[in-house]
Amino acid sequence: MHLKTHRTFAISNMKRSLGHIAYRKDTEALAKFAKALGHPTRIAILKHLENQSCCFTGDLVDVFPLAQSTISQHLKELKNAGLIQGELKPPKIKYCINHENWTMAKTLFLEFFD
Amino acid sequence: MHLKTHRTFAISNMKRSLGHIAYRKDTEALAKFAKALGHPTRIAILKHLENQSCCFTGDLVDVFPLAQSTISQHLKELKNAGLIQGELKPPKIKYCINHENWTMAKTLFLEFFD
DNA sequence: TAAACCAATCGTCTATAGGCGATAAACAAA
DNA sequence: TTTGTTTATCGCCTATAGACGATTGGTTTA
Repeated sequence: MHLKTHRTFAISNMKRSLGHIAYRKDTEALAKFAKALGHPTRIAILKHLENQSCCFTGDLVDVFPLAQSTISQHLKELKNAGLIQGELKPPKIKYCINHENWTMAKTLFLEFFD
Repeated sequence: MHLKTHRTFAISNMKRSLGHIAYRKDTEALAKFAKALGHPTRIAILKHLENQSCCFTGDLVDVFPLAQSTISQHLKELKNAGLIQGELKPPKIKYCINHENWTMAKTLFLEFFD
């Protein structure tokens, strides 16, 4: 995860990386999207959003046998990855697919798989 | 990651899930592939394999500024996900894309992104 | 303003991920 | 058989992931 560099007492033993490896931008982007998709609950949430087009957090809490805080966590990660976006619809929050980034992700996966 | 069920002292407090949530098979499969793709080094390894068609572990150690054991770990995860396969080519091991599962992954991502 | 509702955040826990060096294992060739 | 080459595994460490309950915060309505 993090390289040995981060243990300050071991800098002298450092043989290889200086901090993080720099990859191509699209490699990083693809990995980021993939990581967000790397949990079945998040896949299921996104599939649900595709069907409903949009939904509220509370809806998902009813659909999945998970605590509200857990659902919220997953939504946060999907939002951080840019795959969804939240619209304030007081007193609720309406989550939708972020179509711009969705398309970007789709494109990246497409060209990756040839 | 794991549900509260796994803390044996807390079974009486359990409110929701009984162990793991069961998702649709293709949801699980997609998440598994995505998780394997969720690290830039593994993306880069796969891109490299696509270009070279095949390669040895040692080649990758030269390409990436990572320890041999780290590369081996990543290869193991890609193998566990089914995205690559190793062919014994003594004294080396030749890694190639597993085209069957590659196609399966591609299909899953395609239909996921609509 | 007070109360109610909904969602996000915090704190805590355990498991997994990801890095490393060192060692083990497998096989070819000498 | 011994040696060299190559890769996998082990042990260790720190960081992150993912679950939960409890609390906080923001907005609406009474």
